[in-house]
Amino acid sequence: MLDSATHSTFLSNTMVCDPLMSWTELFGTTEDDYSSFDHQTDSDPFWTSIHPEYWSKHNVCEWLQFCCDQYKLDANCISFSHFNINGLQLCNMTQEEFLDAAGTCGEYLYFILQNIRMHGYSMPASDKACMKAGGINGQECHSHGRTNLQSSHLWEFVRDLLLSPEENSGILEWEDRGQGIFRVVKSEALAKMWGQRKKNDRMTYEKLSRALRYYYKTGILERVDRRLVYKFGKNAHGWQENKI
DNA sequence: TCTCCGTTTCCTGTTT
DNA sequence: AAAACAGGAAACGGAG
Repeated sequence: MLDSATHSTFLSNTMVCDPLMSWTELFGTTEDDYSSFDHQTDSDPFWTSIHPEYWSKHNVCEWLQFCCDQYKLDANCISFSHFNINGLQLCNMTQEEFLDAAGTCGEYLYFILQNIRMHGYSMPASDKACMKAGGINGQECHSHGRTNLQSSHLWEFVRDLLLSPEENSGILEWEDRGQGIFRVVKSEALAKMWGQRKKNDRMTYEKLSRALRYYYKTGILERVDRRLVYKFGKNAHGWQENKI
C-alpha cells in the first residue's frame, strides 16, 4: 500500500506543470528512454509519448496491456470493460473506483499510473522529469516519491530495482515474491549502482550491506540466514505484488 | 545553529 | 582463502 505521504506527494505534484505542454517538452523523453522496449518504433503512436490525461481509449488499452506484459500481472483479474475509457477519465478515477475495476492488480496499477503521471514511465525518464520540472517551474525537486534521486532511501532503491526489471539487469531477483524474500545476485554491481545514485564511487557491497543490516532494527528488513538473501519486514511497503 | 536521521566508513571478529 | 555476515563506534551530510 502506498503510504499516505508518498501518495499525497504523487497527487499533489502531478499537475504542477502546464497541462498543455507536450509530454516530451515536460519530461525531455528521448528515444533512448525506450531502448528497453524493442517493440517501440518511431512511427508507433505509443502511450509513453503522451501524458496519461491525453490518452485515447486505445492508449489506455495499450498501457494496460503493457503493464500485464512488463510486470507479469494476471490480466484475468482486470475488468477491461471498466477501462473502456480515455485517459482523462482514467486519471479522474478515484483510487476506490480504480481498485474495483482493476481487481487484485489494482493497487499496483494505480501506483504505476500515478508514477507515470508524475515521472513518465521509467526511472531515467523520471529523473529527467525531476530536473526538467524543477527548471520549468523554478522549483526544486525534493520529494517526489519512490523514484526520487535524492531522497530515495537505500531500501526503496532496492525495492524499486526489484520492481523494475528493465533497470535491474539481473542484479537482484525475487526468491519468494509473496514473502518479500529477494537475493542479491551481483553484489558489487548493486553497490556500484547505489554509489552512482549517491554520487559516491567508493561504495562497496560491504558498506552497503552494513546499511542494510541497520534495517533489521527498524523492521524494514528481516534477517534471512542465507548469504546475500534479504527479506522485506513489516515496516517496508510498496513491494507487494497486489498491495503497493 | 542545532539536532536528528540515514547512512558511510572503518573496524574486529565470526561464519560459510 | 575469500567473500559475506555481524554489529560497535564515529563521522558525515541533508533536512527541518
